[in-house]
Formats: sequence, C-alpha cells, structure tokens
Amino acid sequence: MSVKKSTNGLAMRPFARSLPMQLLRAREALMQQFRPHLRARGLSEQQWRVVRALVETGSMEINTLGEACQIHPASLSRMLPNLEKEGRIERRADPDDQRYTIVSITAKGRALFERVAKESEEIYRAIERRIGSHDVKLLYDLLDKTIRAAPAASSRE
Amino acid sequence: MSVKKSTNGLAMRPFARSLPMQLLRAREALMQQFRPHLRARGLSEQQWRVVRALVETGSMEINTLGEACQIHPASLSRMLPNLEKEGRIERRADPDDQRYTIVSITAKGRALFERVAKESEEIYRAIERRIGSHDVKLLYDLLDKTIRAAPAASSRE
DNA sequence: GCCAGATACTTAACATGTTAAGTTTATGGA
DNA sequence: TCCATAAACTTAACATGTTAAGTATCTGGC
Repeated sequence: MSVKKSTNGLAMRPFARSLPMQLLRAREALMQQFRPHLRARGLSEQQWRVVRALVETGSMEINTLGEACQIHPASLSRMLPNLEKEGRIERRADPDDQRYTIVSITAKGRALFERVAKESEEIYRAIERRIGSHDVKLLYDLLDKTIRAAPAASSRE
Repeated sequence: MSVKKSTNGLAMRPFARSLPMQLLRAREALMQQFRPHLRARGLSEQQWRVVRALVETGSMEINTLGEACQIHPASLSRMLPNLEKEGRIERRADPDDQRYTIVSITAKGRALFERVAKESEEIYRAIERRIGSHDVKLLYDLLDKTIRAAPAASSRE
C-alpha cells in the first residue's frame, strides 16, 4: 500500500512524497551548513549567489544575472544598490543599448569572493563526503533531468 | 579537468555544480507547473503546504506544523490569521497547556483540499511520467540521504 | 506558595519572493 | 520623421523568509 488513505477520503501522496517539499527540505538542510559562514562575512544567501555568478562570468545584464542565480529582476533591482553601496559590484548602462544595465564585480567584491569561496568549498567537501561522491554525481544528474522535464515558459516542447 | 579555474585565480566548482543552486532550480522548475493552479484556487504555495499538512495529520501545534511544512513559526504567526479569517483553519489554545496553539483544518478547508489535490495529483503524475518513475524514486532516496547527511541543530551525531 | 529559568509562541524590522503597473530606451513600419 | 509596440528594467504593494526581542505560560527547586 504505497498511497495512504487519509482522513479526507481522497487518496494523495503523503506530504513527505512531494518532490517540491523534499527538494525544499534537502536545500534547507544544506543551507543550514552554509548560512552561519556567509552571515559571518556579512553576506545573505542571495548576495552570495550574485557575487559568485559575477565572478564566474565577469559581467552580465540584469536579466541574465537573474537567470544565472535564480533571482527575479525585481528583487535584483532592490538588492543591487546595496551591493553597490558596499563597493562589491558596479553598475553602468550599456553604451550600445541604454536599456541594459551591465553589472560587474569590483576588486573588493572579488576579494570577498576569494575568502568566502575557500571556506565554502570546505563545507561543501564535508557534505559530499557524507553523501558519497558517487551519489552526489547521481543526484546532480537527476536534478538536471528534473529541470529538463519541467517545460519552461520560454521553451515549450 | 573537472574543476574550472575562473578569472579569480581560485579553483571553485562552477556555479551550476552547487547542490543548493541545483536544488533551487529543480524546485523552481516544478513549482512553475503548480503555481498557476494553486493561484487559481486562491492559495499561495505556503498556504497549500499548511492545508495539506493539516489534512494529513489532523491538527498540530505551531512548531510541529512549522516542521511539517518547512515554514518558520514566525511566518506561521503571520499567515494563520489570514487562513482563519477565510475559514480554512481554526486555532485554539491547548487546554492542558495554554502555551500551545492547536491548529486544525475546517470542513471548508478540507473541501478546498479535495479540489486542489485532485488537479495537483494530475500535474504531479505528468511530471513523474516525464522523469520516469524509477528515477523519481531514486531521486527521493538521494534527497532523503542528503537530508540525513546534513546534521540538524537538534540532532548532532 | 514563590521565583528563576524554560517553553511556545508573537511582534517587529528588514530582506527577499512575486506580481502588476510604470518608466525609459529601441525598433520597425507607415 | 513619427508613432505604436516591444524590451529591459524599476517601483510599488503585499506575502513570506529570517533574526532578535517581547509576552504569556509552565516547571522545578526552594
């Protein structure tokens, strides 16, 4: 009996077998390992994603950056002024098309990245050791497959 | 060469190989399938989690409910009055210990659940078909393992 | 019975998620 | 050239995430 009849009389997967729920739980479990470390460096989880994406790719416009770190452009519009005030990033209009705002990392932001990345990698390796590198690889593959399996608004099959 | 040297001169996994990031992407991809449906029923993603948890378990105190649906008690304190105003849940103090607030689902809330669950299961089945039920099961196992691998604040090994 | 310390929320404050509406800049066609 | 439309943000409004502080209730020891 894999599907449990609950008091509502309607069969539904138990809550623990909701894929979004388990993805959330897994992510939360992992982030609890990283948050104290980021917090100690004065970075929110989202700010770290922005910094990391910019270091990796150099510079990007808002929409691309949002896609890269899974943060809505509207949220970025609010976040970026703060990161800029702290001297971690820079913004300038694209000279070829004034509609675009090009965001880039500063030397200060890059230095911050170096420090955080080092510790972050250590935490990551500890987690990978616990799960096992084979299973981590398998998990990545299944997550990729899940992402591909969900038709995005942009790419309908 | 599995680890790429980026312009910062420090080796770090590429962003796409961040487990929290991929978990977020996968979850987002799935939720995009469900959100329009929930929205049409006047439910936020979080409200649906609360309703679903209550239908499954009957009634719970705030902290247990928060654990069940991964919503912080502070957020629940803000959300529950709304759900109560809409007649979907009820709250009452535990007669044995006034500190506890017992939350339960109403008949109206249960009826809402029935309707949403039906459509929700259809969407879920479509997703499972795309990924393949074998891989879905494997994914659940790996997520469980990931959750267990991250030491919680409450249970240090 | 009384009180210091726990417990279980609740509030408050600020950041982010999410959607809709508004603004500025480009583009393509009449 | 002019204008309707589109594109790329930006703002605004409201819900939720997150932490710290505050409030009401219990518990255990004296």
